[in-house]
This record gives sequence, C-alpha cells and structure tokens, in this order.
Amino acid sequence: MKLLTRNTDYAVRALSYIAMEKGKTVTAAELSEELKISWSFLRKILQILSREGLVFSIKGKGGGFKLAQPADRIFLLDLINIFQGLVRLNTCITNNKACPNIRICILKKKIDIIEDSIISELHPITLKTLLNEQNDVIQNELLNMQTR
Amino acid sequence: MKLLTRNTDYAVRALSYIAMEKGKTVTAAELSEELKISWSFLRKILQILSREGLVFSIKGKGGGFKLAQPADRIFLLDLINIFQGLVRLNTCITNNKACPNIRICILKKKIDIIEDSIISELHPITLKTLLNEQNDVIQNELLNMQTR
DNA sequence: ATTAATGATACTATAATAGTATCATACTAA
DNA sequence: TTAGTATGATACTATTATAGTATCATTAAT
Ligand code: FES
Ligand code: FES
Repeated sequence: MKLLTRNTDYAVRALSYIAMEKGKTVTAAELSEELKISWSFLRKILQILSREGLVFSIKGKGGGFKLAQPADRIFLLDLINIFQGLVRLNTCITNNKACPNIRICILKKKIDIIEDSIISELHPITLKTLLNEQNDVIQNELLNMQTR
Repeated sequence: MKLLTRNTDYAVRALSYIAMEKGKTVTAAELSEELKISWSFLRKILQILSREGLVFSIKGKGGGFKLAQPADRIFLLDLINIFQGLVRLNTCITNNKACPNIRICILKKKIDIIEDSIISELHPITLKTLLNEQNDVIQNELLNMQTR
C-alpha cells in the first residue's frame, strides 16, 4: 500500500526542479540527467503534465517545459488524481446492493473517515509548500553552523 | 489505492460470522455458502488465519473453525498485516542514501504523519468493535420502529 | 472403510504499475 | 530549405501485486 506511486513521485521531483529554474525552459533530457530518472519514462510523465495543463511545453530546439501555473496552485492532490486516480480507500465489493454483512459496512464507514482525514492532510500541500519548507530547512542548517 | 484488499475483507467477514456462532465450529463450506465467497479462496484465507493463530481448526468430520481468541483481541491491524503486510505508505526510492531531492524528503515526512494517523485510527478497531456497533445499529432500528 | 473436514502447496489469471520504443510534428538556426 | 533538436501521440513490453483455482495429503467420526 503506497500513498504515492512512482510516476507521482517523479512528477513532484520534476516539477520541483522546473520551479527552481524560475521561468527558464527545462528539457526532458536535463531533468532526466539531473534527477537520474529514465528519459523515456520521464518524458511520458511530462507529456501527461503538459496535457493536464500543469506545465507549458515548447517544441523544437531551445524548447522544453515551464510551469504553467504558480507553484502555490499546483496541488499534490491533483498530481495524485492525475497519476493514480481519486483517493478512494473503500472499494466496496457489493456497492451497497444487498450488502451481505452490516458489520462490513460499519467498517467501511470507519474507512471513509480515514479517507477524509488523509484528504484533509493532503489538501494543503502544494509545490510551493515543499519548496518553502526546503528553504526553512536550509536556513536552519545555516543558523546551526553559525551558532556552533 | 485500497485500504483493504479482498482477502482482508473476506477475513473480516469470515471471522465475524464465526464469532456470531459462539463456540460452535463453522466449516469453510458453510461460510462460503453464507457469505457468497468462493470456497477455494476462502479456504486459503482460513488456512492462513489458522496458521496465524486467529482461529482454531478441527480436521475431519464434524470439524471446522472456531475463534482462537476473544473478539476483542482480534485486531483489524493484525489482519491487515497478515494479508497485506505492514501499513507503509512511504516507499522511499533511494532509502535515505543520497536522496537526490530534499523536497521529496519533506514530502515523505508529511506522508509519515499521514501514515501515523491512519494507524492510530485503525489501532482500536477489533472484531468486537464491529460486532458491538452492529448491535447498536440494530438497537436503534428497533427503537425507531417503536417510537414511530 | 468411507466420508467429510482441513493442511500444505503449487499453479493460473487478472490487473496495476513501471518502463520502453517508434514515428509524427513543430520549432530554430545555419 | 534543410539538419538538428525538441515534444506529442501512441502502442508496446515487463514486472509485480492481487485474486483465484486445483491437487493431494492428513485427520477424525461413523
Ligand atoms: S454495501 Fe459495500 S460493504 Fe456493505
Ligand atoms: S531519502 Fe528517500 S526520498 Fe529522500
């Protein structure tokens, strides 16, 4: 049971990298090189991100990818939805039609609660969140070195 | 992304049924019949439950299964662990060795928090919980009918 | 002995994830 | 206008996880 599959994970890495390049276009080759991710696989991911409107793509020489939206509008949940579908923990087998066991339904209700809590924890996470917290970590590192 | 796979789900159903029969042995055939679950598949599940010490099995004519532990000692989390492995949302790709992207690690920390919250929500759920809440639901139904 | 039950184990099927390859298209620059 | 470099669309393959089946051995009751 994974929360993120590999393509979502790679998408986050790629988008983070692109975001760092503030407007400069980044090619799939560069990303693949820097992030050590298979070029073909990454290309597929980027094509999806482009189709879904998260990045803007430029073809041909000098082309590549840019963020199509500001980092605080790129939500982790959107990436999850794109690459993994909706967060639905509860695959009801009988779809409420003649559930053979009311106890199971009670359990499913509990699972729905868990699902809601996952979603509300994921909801506020954007690309910007991740980039900012990184800066915080680095700031702290520097501070520690100074006071030592 | 499912929280419970089919075998865990079936295990819950089977254990619930067995629990209702207060000490009487229940055969795989009866369970399969009543719960509308494939006999072969259910048998495999029961064999695992038996091997793991959750049910006590009696071979031969008149045999079958009984709970090997009181219902309040059969934890949903144990079933999940048995049939699906540990609840680990966070499959780190590089295992903290030269993580190529500190932002990802920040994300992973958030995922760990989510994982903890799932576990703490699952932790108190036992077979007894499910059986009791079922009774509560039925009690309420009866009450509603009376006051109507 | 026969029948009815589970134990152990190996096998098959399906679906989800992960990854690769190919050709078409667009843009740039010489 | 052509060579080179980039993405777009799409189809294909590989691997893993889940789901499900089948077979034979063993045990117990009658
Ligand atoms: S209706 Fe789906 S489990 Fe009860
Ligand atoms: S160490 Fe695993 S993602 Fe950073």
